[in-house]
Amino acid sequence: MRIIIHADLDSFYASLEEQRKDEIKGKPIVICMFSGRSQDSGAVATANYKARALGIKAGMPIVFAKRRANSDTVFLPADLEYYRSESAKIMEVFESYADSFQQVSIDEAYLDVSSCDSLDGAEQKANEIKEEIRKEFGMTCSIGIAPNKLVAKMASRFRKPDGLTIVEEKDVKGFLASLAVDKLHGVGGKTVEALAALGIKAVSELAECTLEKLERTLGKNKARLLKDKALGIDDSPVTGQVAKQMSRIGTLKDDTKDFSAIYEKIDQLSREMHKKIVKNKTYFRTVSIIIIASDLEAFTRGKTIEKTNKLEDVLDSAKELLKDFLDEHDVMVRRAGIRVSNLVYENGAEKTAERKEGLQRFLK
DNA sequence: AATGATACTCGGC
DNA sequence: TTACGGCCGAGTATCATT
Repeated sequence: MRIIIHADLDSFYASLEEQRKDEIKGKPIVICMFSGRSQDSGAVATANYKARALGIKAGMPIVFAKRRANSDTVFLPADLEYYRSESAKIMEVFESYADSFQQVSIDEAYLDVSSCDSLDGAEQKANEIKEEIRKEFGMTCSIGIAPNKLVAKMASRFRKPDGLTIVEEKDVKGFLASLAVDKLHGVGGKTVEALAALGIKAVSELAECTLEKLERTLGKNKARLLKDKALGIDDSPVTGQVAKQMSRIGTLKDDTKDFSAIYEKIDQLSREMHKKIVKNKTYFRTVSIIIIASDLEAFTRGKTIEKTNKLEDVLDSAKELLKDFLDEHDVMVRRAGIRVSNLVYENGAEKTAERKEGLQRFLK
């Protein structure tokens, strides 16, 4: 029987700032991504639980958060570089407890701990992890333990912050049934609406709905995926991840349709991204530009070229793509970005999505 | 039929 | 009432090539 841990660092960015700045300890903390175009333009990246109690949450415009704040509330700009380096240290700790390990984001990971043999053993391990993270990094994490990644993730979310939730195999169905569909990983606003139209609000209703009925509005694939989720079915392994793309995006000082103004931004972002390309010894085959219009409509335009790692190839491709895009579209541009994908690594092992899937099918 | 390229949507953090 | 970041990955549809 598999035993999977999902570990999630609690309001990670805010916890890191609280840890390194004595003067803000115990206060509501809001970590902000400022776009730079006006004083408070931007969005909230995360807020600690004291700030959440005021109704402030991730994704909210900063000006809105400021209206909800009290005089104690601290607003800080995100220091992503610092967060990434601290994350790397914590992930090493997580990994040291696992038979196999999978980092899923800057503050989350799956640990296969099947060698614990019993849930009691896994629980003990989880408590050791929590203790070490508290001691070494001064923060809490929430942990879920379950027979697979899907349920472990839901379990870690069940009690936060500083939670530990264990879902035994025999309890999976009951655990999921108690939740609303939007608590399922991968079910957001659009899917909630689609399901509501079918009269489905609870995970239990989704689990009981026939595949045929779901397929009619959601399509075959999504229907099966959703139903599996509702039933707690997930055989996906805990495996190391390879990056599949790399991107940088930024907000322009003012909305514009001027080629030079937009290209200047893309040039700057490309140079930053290229540093990471060099550092990671990454090659790429596809270059894309990302354009967000003033009404927030998103566009991407890409082209695939010979395997390369050169900044020049990024810039030349981006220039061509941007020219073509502006010829076709008469839009005011708010944000612009650059992306490389179809990544190839130095050892020659290609890691496109297709190949990886093929490999996983083979391994099954 | 399989594979790849492209443009796009959805969702998480 | 409006307000609005910077990433990442999964997945879909469609068309072209082999």
